[in-house]
Amino acid sequence: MTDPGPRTRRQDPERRERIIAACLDVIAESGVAGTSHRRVAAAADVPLGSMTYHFSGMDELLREAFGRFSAAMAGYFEQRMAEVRDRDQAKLELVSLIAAGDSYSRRDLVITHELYTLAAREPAFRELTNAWMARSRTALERHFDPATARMLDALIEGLTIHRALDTEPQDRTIVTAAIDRITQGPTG
Amino acid sequence: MTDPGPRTRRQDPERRERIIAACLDVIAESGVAGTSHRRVAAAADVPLGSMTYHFSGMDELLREAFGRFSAAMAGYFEQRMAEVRDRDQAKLELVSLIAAGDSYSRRDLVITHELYTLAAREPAFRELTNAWMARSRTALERHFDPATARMLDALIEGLTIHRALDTEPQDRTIVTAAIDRITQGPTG
DNA sequence: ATTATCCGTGTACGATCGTACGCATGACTG
DNA sequence: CAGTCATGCGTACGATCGTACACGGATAAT
Repeated sequence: MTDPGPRTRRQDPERRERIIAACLDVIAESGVAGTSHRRVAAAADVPLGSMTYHFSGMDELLREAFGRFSAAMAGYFEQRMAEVRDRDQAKLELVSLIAAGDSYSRRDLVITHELYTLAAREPAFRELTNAWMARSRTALERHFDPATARMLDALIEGLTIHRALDTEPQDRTIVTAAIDRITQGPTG
Repeated sequence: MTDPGPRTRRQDPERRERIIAACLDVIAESGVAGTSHRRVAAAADVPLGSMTYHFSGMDELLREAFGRFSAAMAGYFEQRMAEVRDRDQAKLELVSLIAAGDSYSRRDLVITHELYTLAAREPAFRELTNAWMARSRTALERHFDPATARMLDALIEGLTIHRALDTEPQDRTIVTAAIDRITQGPTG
């Protein structure tokens, strides 16, 4: 306790991160229903004992994993919104984000729904979704008034769901038109 | 095989229905992740053996339960939409449906999300959500043009999610304004 | 070099899971 | 009324689950 401070003593400081990442992989593939310590441990290539060592239990693991995920998603959205200059560009960016083929992968969609489902039932997870939504809304408010931002947020959510559930590819025209109508408000 | 035809021989013809209803209760309370034969059997007050007797396995039980649920939800929505006469009334009805305090209970929200989550990952369940969405869209098309119906459908979905996740009660004004903007299209 | 420390892991335990299957039992046939 | 049969249930089994916990071995201290 004299020199390097409270640094971790042993190797592998990123073990915890690998477990979290693997947990998200397992969630994406098998759902929260099919996520177990053993499966995550296998996916992360760590021994089973590491699970209880790094996380107090399943709840903490899930909360940590979904926390990481929602923060990453919010950060990505913020960045995309920060890189545009005016409303028209923002609208185009939104269309790109929602429409198929862009960065939003099915994996992300699945994880997002898993989180929403958890949040719908357990208030503890609602903190995560609320924080995520708040950041998205703030990002939107760089270019739209608060009321419009709220509406856009809801619309994006709904269109994203449809993209996740529709077997046919999303119709870019509809997305564009819907965003146009929403942003046609008084100060949108 | 002479008289009443292939009627069930023993008592309790509605046992299957009770199991399905109980299954939805369990899903609402513990999620698909926490749904097991034993729990459903206990909730339906039937012996464990009835599970494998009436359903080939967990998959069939879930598919049956979610099928019942989505059909009921679609039917309810259709009815509400069929009872209105013009577009303005339809818009008011949509606001009532989305905004808090109306018939959409948290239970229904939770089950809906569980279904969406399953559908996002497994295409087999997407048939259910697709059928549901198709019926909703058709119901909306009684009063709105197809493109607007699609947009409204997405918007409703998104607003419903926000209602499920927001801790604060839904703002009726925003809902009304959003629907107004969407329906301000050329033939909306 | 020796000792003390504690990180990280292997393993084991009790609970719960889905599912199969033999059998009691009530319903039809004659 | 007796015989036949399928329905519906009790029970048991193997797998898998979350979690606890004792211990080996690397590291820091002297």
